[in-house]
Amino acid sequence: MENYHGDLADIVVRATGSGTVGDGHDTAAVTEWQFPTNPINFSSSDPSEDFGHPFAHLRDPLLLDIDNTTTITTTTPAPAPAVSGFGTAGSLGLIDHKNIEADEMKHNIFSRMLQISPNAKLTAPCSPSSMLVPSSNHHHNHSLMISSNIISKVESTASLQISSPRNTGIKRRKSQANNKVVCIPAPAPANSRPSGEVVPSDLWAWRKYGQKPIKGSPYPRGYYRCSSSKGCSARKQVERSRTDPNMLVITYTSEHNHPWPTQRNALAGSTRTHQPTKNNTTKNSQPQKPKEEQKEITSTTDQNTNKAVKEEEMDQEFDHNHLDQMDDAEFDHKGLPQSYNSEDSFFADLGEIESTDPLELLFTQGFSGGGGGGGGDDRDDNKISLDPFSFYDWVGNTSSTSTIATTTTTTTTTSYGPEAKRDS
DNA sequence: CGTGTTTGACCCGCGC
DNA sequence: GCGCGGGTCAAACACG
Repeated sequence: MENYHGDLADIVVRATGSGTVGDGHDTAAVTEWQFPTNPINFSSSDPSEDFGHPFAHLRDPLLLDIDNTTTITTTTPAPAPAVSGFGTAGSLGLIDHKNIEADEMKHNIFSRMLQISPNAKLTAPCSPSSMLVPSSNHHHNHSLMISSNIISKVESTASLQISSPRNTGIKRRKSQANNKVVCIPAPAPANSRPSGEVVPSDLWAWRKYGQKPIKGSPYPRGYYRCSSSKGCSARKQVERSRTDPNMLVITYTSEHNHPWPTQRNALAGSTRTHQPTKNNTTKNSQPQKPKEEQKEITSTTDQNTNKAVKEEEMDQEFDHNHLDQMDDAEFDHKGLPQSYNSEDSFFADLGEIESTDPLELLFTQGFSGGGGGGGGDDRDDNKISLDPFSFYDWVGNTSSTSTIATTTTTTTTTSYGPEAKRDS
């Protein structure tokens, strides 16, 4: 009698545009998403203003940032959304975001993501209609609206509640007060560890410091902390969705107190990127997860991948259309916004780090479609575009992410970035 | 050597 | 106060 009400919401909104609603199997399908075709103008009227606060824009890149108090219901007004760098309506519809025009938000990858307030009680079935988040008055002009015809799938049709202290299902501990919960399709096997654990990447370097089996869930929860900088309190928890093993639920806690890593730690993300061959030969190899679990996970991800392939094609087409609309003048031959080519290019650093890293693919492919927005050498634009979040890198499966459900309580700013991927 | 993962033990919040 | 369970610590070990 597991009470899942307290579970992290597993909201899967597929923005394939096809409008087809998948059956149970479709949960495995993951649609490809790419970088925002339109880097959001982070608004600050004066870019220099935020210069001293590199993270001012790094919050929730991945999320449609809805204010803490926001409740995802058909009737509850959404308070002023925290300014999230990536809140965009894109194909999902409109987004409630400061200084961001609806047009600008189009095509943004984040359009496929949905952030749900942690405090939100999503008691109603997660139907498209229920996904509406009426805009609040305030200065926000747009409401967060998710087009029903775009939502191809909404999981957890049962009552969905996002961790509320009131929920008896799962205790909400202190630290979880300021969480951002993101649901993402499990990365392809390529990005998985031998143990079957999938490791979505973002630009941040994360170090695993713990893993615990979660009661009621067949999947363990991994605890990661930012290793990009000592003293950084940023943490994240990664676990598979109980309701949909193909989905990963990532909970971000705390904020990064340092700039984007221009360079990952020496080994971070690279050292164990490759499958260690010693796994079976080592005298004292570390205990591995039960075979059964490995199998289970593997099979699900494979399935996931297959599905993804089809959708990837669809998305590519979709993206091409977007590209066609882009102003080529704003991009260089690599498809990157010119502003990205600045000497300090973060991307350049990445390139040095991992030339074959899927991240690069994302940078080159995903970004090629976007970025038009900023144009110039606006520092802010740069920052924004760099937003890690976008970089959930679905190795070999750039086709993964189609949707993300997130929740936020307090606006914790966790920036999402590619995590160092590694295999153990 | 520096960085990572693994994992058992411990700490602590919360409900009863 | 007690027990459960989630979150963190830190030693041991792996890897390049």
